[in-house]
Amino acid sequence: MRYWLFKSEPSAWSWDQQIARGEAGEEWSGVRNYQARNFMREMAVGDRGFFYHSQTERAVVGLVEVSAAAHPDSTTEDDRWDCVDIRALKPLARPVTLDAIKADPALSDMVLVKNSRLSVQPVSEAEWRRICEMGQTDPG
DNA sequence: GCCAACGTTGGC
DNA sequence: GCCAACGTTGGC
Repeated sequence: MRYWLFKSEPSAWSWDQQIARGEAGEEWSGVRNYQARNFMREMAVGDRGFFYHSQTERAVVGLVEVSAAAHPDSTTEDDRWDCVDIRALKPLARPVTLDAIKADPALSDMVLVKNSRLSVQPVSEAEWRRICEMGQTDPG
């Protein structure tokens, strides 16, 4: 199993909206960046991910699971763009803020820190465990 | 709201 | 194939 991080502006698509989709999950559509798309193509059903709120909140707020492998993005006719589906697993007991992540030496290599603009990114198993721990949440 | 960082586009 | 111009993202 691999681990990922999905970034969203809460004003565009929030964790609450993601939860509301329930087991059915939702297309992670709208990504128009090759690096992010390529990561989604590497994902397998059952992979885990963090749901991160950018902009106003800047915190990891929940855990998600990949519920469908990469397929054409339904929001465009352009066949270059694929996306996966994800479903919410559970919120973090405590959101882990970007400030907290930056302050932790164990997380200094995170893509979130090094390339803040990448909207879909890989997370190492160590990073996964550490952030779940900081969020006082069972890593699953 | 600003601006730095980055990715993409298009002219040459 | 290079690079300047431009658009977008996201932290601050």
